[in-house]
Amino acid sequence: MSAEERHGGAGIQSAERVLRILELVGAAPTGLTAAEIAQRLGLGQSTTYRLLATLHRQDYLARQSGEHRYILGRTVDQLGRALQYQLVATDPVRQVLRAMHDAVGAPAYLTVFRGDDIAVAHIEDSAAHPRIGQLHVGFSEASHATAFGKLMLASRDDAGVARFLERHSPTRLTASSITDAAALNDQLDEIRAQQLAVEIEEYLPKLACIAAPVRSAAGRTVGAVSVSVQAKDFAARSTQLERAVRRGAWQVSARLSG
Amino acid sequence: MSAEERHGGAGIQSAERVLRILELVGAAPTGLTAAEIAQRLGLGQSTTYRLLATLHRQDYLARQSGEHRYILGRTVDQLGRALQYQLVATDPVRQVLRAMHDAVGAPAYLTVFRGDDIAVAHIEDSAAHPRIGQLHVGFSEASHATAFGKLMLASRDDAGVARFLERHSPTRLTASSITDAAALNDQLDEIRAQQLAVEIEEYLPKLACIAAPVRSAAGRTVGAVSVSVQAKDFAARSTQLERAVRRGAWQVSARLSG
DNA sequence: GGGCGTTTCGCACATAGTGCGAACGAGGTG
DNA sequence: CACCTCGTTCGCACTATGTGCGAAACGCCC
Repeated sequence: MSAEERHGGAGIQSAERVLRILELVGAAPTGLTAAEIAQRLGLGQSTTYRLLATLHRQDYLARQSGEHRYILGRTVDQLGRALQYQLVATDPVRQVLRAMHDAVGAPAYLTVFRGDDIAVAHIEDSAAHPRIGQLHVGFSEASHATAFGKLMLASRDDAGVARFLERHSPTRLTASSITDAAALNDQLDEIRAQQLAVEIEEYLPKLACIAAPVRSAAGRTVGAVSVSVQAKDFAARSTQLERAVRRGAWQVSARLSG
Repeated sequence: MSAEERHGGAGIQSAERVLRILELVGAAPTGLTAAEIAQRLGLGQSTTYRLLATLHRQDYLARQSGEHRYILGRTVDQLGRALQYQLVATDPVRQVLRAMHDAVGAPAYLTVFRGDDIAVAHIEDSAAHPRIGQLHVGFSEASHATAFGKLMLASRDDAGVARFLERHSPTRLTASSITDAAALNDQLDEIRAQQLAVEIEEYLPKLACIAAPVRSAAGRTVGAVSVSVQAKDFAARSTQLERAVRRGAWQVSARLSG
């Protein structure tokens, strides 16, 4: 059928199809009918129905008694919540972020280090102090140019950092972005000593960010708490901000450990 | 290999396996290694690696450069968020719920009707006014015994209600639960007329709940907003509560439509 | 009743998925 | 340095597994 010889060659066909169905249905706010799915995937009716039946039986998809449209089901919900939970975005933790936001009058971020990615787990902001436009809740790249990104790198040893840089070379996002590996490593050492990371106009012009590490009960750095302010205000407020993120990170860590 | 002749017989094997892997990994906060997954599924190494590769390539699973553990990846996050979004649990809507909670001093609920299920999309509560213990965010049954459940049924025509009752017969949860189809249908008519549903100790003893319908831009009833209070307080406060949920439902509907 | 869209069923074919075993690679340890 | 162990990939042979086609059973609306 469809030539499927991408990179390596591996890839379970029917599994890929099932996953693609999930994505299709997820992208359709009002659901899709079996026929629509079959058509968009270029599959036969029969095959599609069997795939859908599998998904339906496991509650990945659901539908209304009379209706013919498939929508995402409760298992997807459970998976999403499990991930949310793993990302530490629980109610008590959110309260800490809210308190931080109120205290410093700036958007507060919770990021969690996942694999080689950084997950923006939660943002606490307000109309008066809105979040950074470019930074959405979800997964994000830009490791070397953000305060929490540098914190993630600093949590690894030299070999780990090197491995990471092989896959994601530091790009120049603004005039101040660090793109040299040696300079980056120096700064990471400094960050390890301070247990605090700062970024001034390295990610976005006019903005600065300060982040402190969140630790698991075992002491591993699993994420960061940060706030971002106008770059021009940063110098004057740095002591206050440092105190705020250190305190926030400590509180989040504490609530994590129990 | 493993005999797999459950109910009907349909069910794509490799698809089911992939889905089960997702659930396994989702349930393991710190991730799983390939070997662990292989063992728990009773699969060969080779097969497991191929399945994992598929999941990994599509970003359903991720892992850290050095690490050997698989964790849920960004696609799962996206699916979860897509569902959250479909469930209307967005920030502006949450604000409405919070305002309701503050106004009436009781936990406020947002439920969305999905297929034959009711999804509890959001709960706004506080230490002073905590949520009902038995009712968690996520999907829930108990359609006939809750205010929002009755609202869901009332949004269907007689045939739709009948179809639903075939699959989920009304169980007696408390002494006041309605278990008779005729009585239920009478009440649904009343609810359709009032555009408001009330439940007093039908779901849990000592508790009462009042719910108003949320409508889509097209005018379809897609969910409900509700608050729950102590049953003994209900009569005295009913006018205030009715006003609050009607107002909340209206606001949510408005924010939905844009 | 006749048409239409959805869903299920049966069957024949060969592809796609599987399991086994072995090779490869990277650490770690004596 | 040779020897582990553990994680990952490769090759291959086999057939179970998934597939497509066609046709039949619903359920529904005009």
